Amino acid sequence: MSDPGKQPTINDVADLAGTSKRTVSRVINRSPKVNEATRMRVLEVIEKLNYTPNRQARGLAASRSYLLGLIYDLPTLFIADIQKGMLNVCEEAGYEVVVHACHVESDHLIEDVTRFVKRAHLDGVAILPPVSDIEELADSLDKMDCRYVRFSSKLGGEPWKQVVTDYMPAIMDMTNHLVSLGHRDIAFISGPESHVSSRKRYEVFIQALNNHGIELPGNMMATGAFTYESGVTAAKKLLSQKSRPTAIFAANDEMAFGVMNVANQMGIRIPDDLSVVGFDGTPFSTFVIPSLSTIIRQTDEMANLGTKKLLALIEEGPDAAHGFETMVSPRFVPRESTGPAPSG
Amino acid sequence: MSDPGKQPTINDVADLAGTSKRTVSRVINRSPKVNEATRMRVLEVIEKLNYTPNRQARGLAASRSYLLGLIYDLPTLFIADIQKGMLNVCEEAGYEVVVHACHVESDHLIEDVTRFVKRAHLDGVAILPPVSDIEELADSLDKMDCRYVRFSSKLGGEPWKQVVTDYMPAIMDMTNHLVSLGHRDIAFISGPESHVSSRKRYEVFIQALNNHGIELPGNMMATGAFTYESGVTAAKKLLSQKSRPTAIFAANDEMAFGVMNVANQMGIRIPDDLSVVGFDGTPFSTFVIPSLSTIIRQTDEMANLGTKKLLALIEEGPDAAHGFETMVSPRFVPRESTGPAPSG
DNA sequence: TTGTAGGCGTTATCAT
DNA sequence: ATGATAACGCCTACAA
Repeated sequence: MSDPGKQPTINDVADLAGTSKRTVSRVINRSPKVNEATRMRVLEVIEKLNYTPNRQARGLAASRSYLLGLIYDLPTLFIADIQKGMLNVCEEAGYEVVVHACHVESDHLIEDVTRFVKRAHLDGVAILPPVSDIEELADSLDKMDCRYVRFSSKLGGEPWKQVVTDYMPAIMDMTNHLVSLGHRDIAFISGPESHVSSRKRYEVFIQALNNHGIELPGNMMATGAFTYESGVTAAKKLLSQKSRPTAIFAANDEMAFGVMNVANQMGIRIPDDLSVVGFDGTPFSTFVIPSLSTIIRQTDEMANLGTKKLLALIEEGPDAAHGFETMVSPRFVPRESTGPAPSG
Repeated sequence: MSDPGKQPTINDVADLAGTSKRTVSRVINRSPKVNEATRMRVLEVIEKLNYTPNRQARGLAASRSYLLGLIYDLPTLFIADIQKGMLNVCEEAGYEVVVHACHVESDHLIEDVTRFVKRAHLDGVAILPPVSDIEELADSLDKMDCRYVRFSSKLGGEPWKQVVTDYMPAIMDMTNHLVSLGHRDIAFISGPESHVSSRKRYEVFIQALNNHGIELPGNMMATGAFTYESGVTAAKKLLSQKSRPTAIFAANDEMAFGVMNVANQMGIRIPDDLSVVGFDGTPFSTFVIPSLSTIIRQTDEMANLGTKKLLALIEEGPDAAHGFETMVSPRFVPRESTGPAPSG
C-alpha cells in the first residue's frame, strides 16, 4: 500500500511492476541476470514513480555509503577548484562529496581525520596538500582499510593511491625562458620548508638552473611562507643587496605579488629592471600590472583524474586504479612580468 | 557475540552494560528518562568500546541523515570561506556537509537541486548567492518540506530562513568618505542586473548619494558582469569622457582591478587623479598597488549565524530559528586607492 | 531468470 | 525507568 505522500520504495516499484524486490534490486544494480523485458518494465515503473533508491538503506545493507570525503587544510581557490572537478565526476557516478577542513599542524590531525572517515562512513577520501604529505595519516587510513587518493608533488607509496604533480617540465620551461632572456642572477623565494610541495619546487628549480651551469648562491635565496607578507620581506632582503638579482622566481603567486610591490616602492621597474615569476596561476596573476608570468596548475584535470582513480579503486580495486595516469604537469605561461635582463 | 574485527554496535554496548538496546539508544539521544546510574554505566561502556552510532542506520530508522547541503554556483574564495565557517559549526553539532555546485542560468536548476536534496537525503541546505535569489527554488524546497537557509541581500520570505546582508551602513560610510574628500562626480559600475545582490548595491548607493544631494547621471553609470574584463570595458567608457568622474565605485573588487588597470594605462594616477572603491574584500585588494579601498564581507560571522540558524530550524523548528539574528553588515575599509578629489 | 527469508544498526510503539 | 518487537528500505545468500 503505497502512501502517496511519501517517497516510493523498492516495494512500490516491485508491486507496480508485478515482480519482486530482488529483481528490482538487480535492475538498480545493473545485474546482467535479468530478463530484458522485465528490466524494461521495471525501469518504466521507476521512471513513472520517480523512484530513487534510499542511499541510507542501501548503505546500511551493503555497508557502503556512496559518500566521498574531501580533506584539506585552508580554504583557497585551489580547493574550490578541485572540489568543483570532483563534483563533476561524482555527479555522474552517483556519489556525493562530504568536505572536511583540518589543521596539518594539529597534534590531533590523524585522530581528527580518521574519526571523520568513520563518522561519515565514507567509501573513500581525496586528500589535498599539504595534508596529503603526512605519511602517518596515509598509514592510518590504510590500517582502517579506507581507500584514498592523495594529491601531492612527490611519488611515495603505491601509485594507484596518488595523483602527483610533476613540476619538472614547467620549471624547466620557465628557467629556459629566463636564461634565454639573458638572466644569470636569478633569485628564489621558497615556501615553508615543512611543505613537501615547497621543497619540491626548490629542488627542481636548482636542477633546472644546473642544466644551464648556473648556481644558486645563498644571497640569492630567501625562505617565505606562501603569504604575501613573507614575499615582501623576502623581496626586501633580496633587492636591497648591492648586486641584486635580475630575476626572481617566487614559489607561489602571492609571494610574487609581494615582490612586485616592493620593487614598485623601490623604483625598480618590472620587467625592465627585474623579471618576476610566480607559481599557481591564480586569477589575479592576469589582473596585476604588469601581468604575472607564472606556472599554471591544471586543477580541473587533476581533480578529474584523481576522482576517477578513487572511484576505480573503490569499485574495482587497485588493478583498475592502476590503469589511470599518475602524473600531471602544470604549464609555464610567460606574460608581461618577464623580459630581457638589464644590460647594465 | 561481538566480532573484534568490526565496529561495535549498539548491541555490543547493551550486552556489556547489561541493559537493552532501547536504553542505550536513550542514552545516545539524551533522553531524560533514564536512571543516572545506568546512564553512567552505558557511557562507560561506550567509551571503553570506542563506540560510535552508525549514522546510516540512525538515519534510516529516524528518517534523518545528519547531512547538510551547501549549494552554490561558481567556485570562489567566498564559497570556500563560508564552507569553512559551516564546517566549524557542524563539527560540534555532529553533522556533515555535502557540497553541490550548480548553474543559476540552467533551465534544470530547480530539478537539479531538488534531486540532489532527495538523493543525499539532506536534513537541510544552505544556499549561497546568486542561487539563493531564485524564488522558485525556495518554493520548491518548501513544497518538498526541505529546511533551508538562504544567504542573500534582500529580505524576502520568512526571516528565519534567511541571513541577509545589509549593504546600507557600509555603502553609506563609503559614500560619506568620498564626499568628505570632496568628490561629487562619482561613477558606478554595477554587476549584472540579473543578480539581486548587484541591483541591491546599486539601489543603496543611489540612496547614499541622494543623502548628499548628489545624482547619478547616465554617463556616470556602466553595467558590468562582476568580471575583470567587464571592469576594463566599463572603465574605458567612463574615463574616456570629456568630463570624467573623480571617483569610481565598482560593485566588486575584480571590476575595481580592471578600473585600476585602465587608469594606469591612460596615465590617470590613483588616488591623485581618481579614487577607486571595490566591494568584497578579496585578499588581493590588500596586495594591489595602491591597496584598494573596499567593503569587506564578514563571511565567518555569516556562515556561523546561518548554520546555527539552519540547525535550530531543523532540530527545534521556526520558533527557535527566529531567535537568531537575520541581518549582517559588511564594513567599509578605506585604504590607499581613495584620496582627496583633484581640485582642477 | 526469478523469488523467499533474513539481516544491516538504529529508532519508535507499546507494553510492563 | 526499562525492555521486547516491529519497522526503516535495501541487499545477499539460498532456493526454486
